[in-house]
This record gives sequence, structure tokens and C-alpha cells, in this order.
Amino acid sequence: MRIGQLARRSGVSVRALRYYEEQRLLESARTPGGQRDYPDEALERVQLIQDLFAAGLSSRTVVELLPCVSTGVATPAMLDQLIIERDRIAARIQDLTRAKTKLGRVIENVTAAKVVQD
Amino acid sequence: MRIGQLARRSGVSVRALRYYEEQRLLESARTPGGQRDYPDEALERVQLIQDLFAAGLSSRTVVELLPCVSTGVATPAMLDQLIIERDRIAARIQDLTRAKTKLGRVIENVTAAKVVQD
DNA sequence: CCTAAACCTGACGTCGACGTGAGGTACGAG
DNA sequence: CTCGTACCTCACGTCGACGTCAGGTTTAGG
Repeated sequence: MRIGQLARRSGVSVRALRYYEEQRLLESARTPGGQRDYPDEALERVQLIQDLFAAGLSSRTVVELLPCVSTGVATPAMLDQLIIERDRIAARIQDLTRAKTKLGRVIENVTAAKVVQD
Repeated sequence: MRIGQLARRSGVSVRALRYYEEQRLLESARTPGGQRDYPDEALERVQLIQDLFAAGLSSRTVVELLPCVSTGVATPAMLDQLIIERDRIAARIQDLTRAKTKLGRVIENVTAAKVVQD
């Protein structure tokens, strides 16, 4: 599979895929002409990378954790890092939940005020 | 209250407070000498701004929503925006929850493998 | 009056995940 | 062989929420 097709299938840009390779998140074989050639598994990998980015991990962290996320084998340091990131995500969820509740209350207030006004 | 004290009380930097003013998120009176002088309510306001930033809102969005968040009065457009942001936060929470679950499973796998190995 | 600490206004630097444009090469269809 | 499209490698631009440095002013205390 070439880069354009992988981009369309995964929903990320061609530029992003090259960036992933630059950051050593994603490898590619090359055609004799020098064009990238991806195996089918690359699709899952790109989706995994996207998930981790969406969770707020940096590319540096992702590159450290990708091996154990995909293989299930981890060094103690990697396990620590995994736990740190999971806890960070949990804390972030707390923050967002609080903010959502706050906005929800504002919406209720505003709506109530409007109803009264009507 | 002067800027340094507000910074210490709210836990944000002096630079950040000046930035908030630049973005019209926060007002200040001035002493005859030109130094910022904040009322006590500024503390709550800064905390509110922080909460909204933490929820991923941009300063532009915050400046649009601050009036109704603090006063409870909103135009229809503001109400729409409030709902959009709340839903965006909810979606973000979903993403993070999925990622957290995924990392949790990886941690379980790794831990299980290690226990077996022991 | 003097000094140190806190404050002021520019204005440039940062970081991460790409976007974007330039200038050139590879590939598949006809 | 040729054309159009996809691809290649630099390499600079972007955006947002500040950090940081420079050079000067204000304030509170002794």
C-alpha cells in the first residue's frame, strides 16, 4: 500500500504519515524508486498512534510505549510510564467532567431563565 | 490586590494574568502610578478562566462565554455555543476514557505476564 | 532620600503536530 | 513515449498560551 491510500484509509494526512516516520512511530519499506510501501498492518498502527495522540500523549512518549502496547511486553520503566500516563488521563477526565458539569449548570440556568421569561 | 499577589493566590503566573487582560478576559483598575489593582472577585474569575482553559476552550471562546457564565444571562447564539462546547467536552471524555481503558488493558497484560514469569 | 522588590511595556522565543510551497522524480494508462 | 497523478525531500510557516529578556518606573520601608 502506498502513502496516499494509507492516508485515505486511516483518515490522517500524507504529511502526518511522513511525520510519524520521522518520529520513528511508523516504518515503511521502499519501492526501487524510493516510494513508501506499507503493509496492511500499518493501518492498525496508525489508528493506535492516533488514539494515543488523542489521549494527549506526545510523540516521544508514544515512541517509548508503542513496543509494549503492540507486543504486550514491557520493562519495569515502561510499566511505570504506562501507569503514569493512565493516571494522567484519569486526572484529565476528572478536569473535563468538572468543566462539563459547570457548563451544564450554566446551560440549565440560562434555559430556566429563558423559560421564565417566556 | 496587585498582580503578584493575585498570581500567588490563583496559582497562575504574572505573565498569564497580563495575557488574560490582553485577551480581554480580565480587567484591572490602575493605581496612579499605572500598576494593576484587582478587586477580590478577580480571584474567582481567574479560577474560572483556568477551568475553561483546562477544558480545552480557546481564549476566543472563553471571552465570548464569560459574560453568560458569570451572569447567567445568554443570547441564543451564546446558548448554542455553550451546548457545542459542552458536547465537545463530552466527546473528549469519551476519547480519553477509551484510551484509558486501552492502556489499562495493556497494563493488566504486562502485569499478568510478569506474575507468570515470577 | 535611598534602596530593593515589585511592577510596567514591548517584543522575541518556545513547543508540538503538522500545513504548505518549491522543485524534482516515479509510476501506470494509453 | 507521454502525460497526469502520486510521490519524493527539504525547509519555512502556523497557532495558542504563555516564558523570558531588556530597559525603565513605582512602591513600601527604613
